[in-house]
Amino acid sequence: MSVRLRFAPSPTGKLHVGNIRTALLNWLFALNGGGKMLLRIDDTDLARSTQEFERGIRDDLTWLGLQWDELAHQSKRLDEYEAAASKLKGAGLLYPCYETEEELDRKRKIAQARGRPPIYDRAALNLSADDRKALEAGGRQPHWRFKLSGQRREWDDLVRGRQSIDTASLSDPVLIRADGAFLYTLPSVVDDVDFAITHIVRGEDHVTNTGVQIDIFEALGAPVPAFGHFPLLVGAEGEALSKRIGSMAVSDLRAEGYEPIALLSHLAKLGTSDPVEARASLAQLAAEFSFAKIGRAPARFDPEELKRINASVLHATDYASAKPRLSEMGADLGEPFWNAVRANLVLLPDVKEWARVVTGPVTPAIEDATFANAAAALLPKGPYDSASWGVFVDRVKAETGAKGKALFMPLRLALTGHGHGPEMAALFALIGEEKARKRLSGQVA
RNA sequence: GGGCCCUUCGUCUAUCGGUUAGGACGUCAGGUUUUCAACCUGAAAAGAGGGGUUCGACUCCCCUAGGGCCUGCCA
Repeated sequence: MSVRLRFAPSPTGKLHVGNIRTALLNWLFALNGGGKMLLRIDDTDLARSTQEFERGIRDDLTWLGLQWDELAHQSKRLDEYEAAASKLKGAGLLYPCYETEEELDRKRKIAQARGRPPIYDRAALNLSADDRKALEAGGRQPHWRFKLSGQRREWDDLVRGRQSIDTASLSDPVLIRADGAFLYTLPSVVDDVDFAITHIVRGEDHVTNTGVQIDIFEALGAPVPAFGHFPLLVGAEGEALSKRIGSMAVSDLRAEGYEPIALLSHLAKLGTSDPVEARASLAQLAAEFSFAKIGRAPARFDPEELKRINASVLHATDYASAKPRLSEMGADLGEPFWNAVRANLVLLPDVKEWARVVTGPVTPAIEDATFANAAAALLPKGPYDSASWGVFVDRVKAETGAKGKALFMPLRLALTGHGHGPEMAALFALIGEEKARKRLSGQVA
C-alpha cells in the first residue's frame, strides 16, 4: 500500500520558507515512496481566509514544482465535521462550556500564581441542564471542548523516535468556538481519516498536539496515522524564525529571481546529514530523502547560504534552459554570452547588468587617460572573435610595457565599467570594435 | 512556573565506549585566468562547563549554563 500525505496551509497569509520546508518534506517522502500528496486548504477561519492567499499558495507551490494529486477545502466539508462533532457529543466526549475568554484567562493566571499548571478545570462538566439553560437564557453561547482520555499517548515518531505525551497534563481542547466555527483540531483529524492519510509530517511545534489528536482518532474509531516531527528552523543568529525569516515569503524570493531548485535543495538538505548543496531536481532530492538523516536540533536558515546555492545552480545551468527566462528579461544575447557570464551570477537578474555591459551604454572607468587612449589606438580591426582579445592585449603590452594586473585592470575598467566580471576574451568579442574604441576614449557607449 | 526536545570545526553534520574525531559549505594559502569572479589543489578549524560510571567517555548517568517548541475560543 502506498503512502498518502498532505500539506495543509491556511490561506491567511503568504507561504514563507518555514511553510515550504514542511511542504517539501511531505512531498519528498511521498515522492520517494511513490505515494500521493493532498493539498488541503485549511480555510475554516472565514474571517481571515482569502481567495488571493489561496491563489498565492497554489502559485508558489506550482513555481516550486510541487504538484498535488488531490485538492480539498475544509470550508466545503462542514457537514463532515458536524457529523463527527455529534458523534463525539453522543459519546459524551464533546461538552459545552460557557466561560468567557476573560474568565479563562483569569483562571489560568490564578493557577500559574499558585504554581499549578494552567489546565482547564472542567468546571463545565458539572453544569446541570438547568444551569446551561440559565446561562443560554442570559445570552451565552457555548464553546465545545473535547474530553481528553487522561491516558499517556505514545507513538514512534519518524524523526524523534519513541514519544510519549500525558494527556492528563493538558487542557481539554476547544473544538468548536462560541460562534460555531470549527477550530483546526477536529477538521484536521476528520480530514486525515476521510482522506486516508498514512503519514503526518510537520514541525515539532505540533508534538504536544499529537497526544490530543491520537485521542480524537481513537474517539472517532479511526486508525492512527504515523507521525514525523522535524525540528524548526531558526535564523542565522539562532533566533526564533518567525519574525525575521517569517517575512521571507516565497513570492518575494521568486520576484527577486531565485531558482526554485536552489530553495528546494537548501531546505531539503539543511539540518540533515547530507551536505547542504544544490541538487539538479526534485526527483533527485526525493531519491536521497530519509527521515533517518534529519537531525533533532533546530537548524539555522541563513539567506546568504541560499544565495551561494543559487549561484552554484546558475553556474551549472545550460543555455537551453536559461533561454526562455533570458528573453523575458531582454538579456538573451546568445549562447556564447550566457556561457561567458553565468559563472558571475548570484541571481539570474544579475545577467541584465552583463547584457548592458555588452550592448551599452557603459560609462567607462578611466584613471589614466593617456594609457586608455594609447590602447584605443591599438585596437585591432573588427569583427572580433575569441582570439581578438589576446591580439589586442599583446599589442598594448608591447607598446606600453604594462603587464599583469596593471595591464588588465585598466582595460577591464574602461571597457566594462566594472572591476570584476566574466572572462574578458569573451566579453571583448561581444562588445566589438566600435564600442571598445569609444569606451577606451572615455565616451559613454 | 510546568512539560517535551536539543548542544561536535564559523555553519550543516558523521561517530551506535577504544578513531590521527571524518565529510561538506565558508575561511585562508597556492595554482590557473597575463586582472577580478568562476574553477582546481592544499591548509587551519570542534566535543558548552562541572561531576560521576568505566581499564577507557564525544558517546552512558547527574548537575549547571545556553537554545528551541508547547502550555489559546491560533494553526
